[in-house]
Amino acid sequence: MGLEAVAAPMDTLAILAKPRRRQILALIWDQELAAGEIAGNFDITFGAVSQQLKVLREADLITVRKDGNHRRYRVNKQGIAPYRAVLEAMWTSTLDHIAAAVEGDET
Amino acid sequence: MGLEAVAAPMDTLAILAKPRRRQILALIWDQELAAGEIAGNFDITFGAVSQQLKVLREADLITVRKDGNHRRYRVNKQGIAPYRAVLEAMWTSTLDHIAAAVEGDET
DNA sequence: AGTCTATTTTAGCTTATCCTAAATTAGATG
DNA sequence: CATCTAATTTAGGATAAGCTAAAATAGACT
Repeated sequence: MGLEAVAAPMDTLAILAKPRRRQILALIWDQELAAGEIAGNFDITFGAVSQQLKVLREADLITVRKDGNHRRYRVNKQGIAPYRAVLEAMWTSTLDHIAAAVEGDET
Repeated sequence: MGLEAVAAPMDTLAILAKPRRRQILALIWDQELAAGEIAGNFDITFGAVSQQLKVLREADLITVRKDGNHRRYRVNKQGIAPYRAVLEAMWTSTLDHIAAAVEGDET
């Protein structure tokens, strides 16, 4: 195994390294949200959020479902599985309920 | 828990997201190497490597030991523990022997 | 078709960061 | 002390990436 092989296997890690993208993932971790609903949670433009969604989509970390005019997003638990432990380490714990906590409504 | 708390807890992930730093970690995963020896494995300047070592050091991902003129580095297994699973996922397997494989000498 | 809403895409700016080259510090040795 | 080697630090340049603003696309509805 060469040093190159160690270096860059498609770099999902670099994608998860950005706070904004982790925030998006937290939002749609256990609920499906339309692009506009996701964007509404941030102080950046709709376009900027859409760009990040594209990155996450192409990395297979989220899925989209067309619903009329809307694009409904949710985390792809399958694709994110190998990285779940790290995200959990960063988010302290109980990752499955973070989205709820973010919205302020406790179960 | 607010959206901010989810975002940036000191961002070790961003540090590990860079290929060069992972290459360095691989090299000193199970052997102690001097800064110059580490630099010798790359096509970048000694100074550049030293800068990356500093980043890794301040993130508590590696340790230094002064030995005369030399600074001998090695991975801090303690500090890197929470991220070990992801690195393993990226490096396929048997992370403990990657450094050896990189040097071309199989056990 | 025309329009309205939802979303994506493009162009360009700005900030962050990895790198080089040169200057500086630290320790060993003559 | 002078000097040599090892390593760090600083200043500056180039590239990458997130953002804004505006243009383009997609679907629903009249």
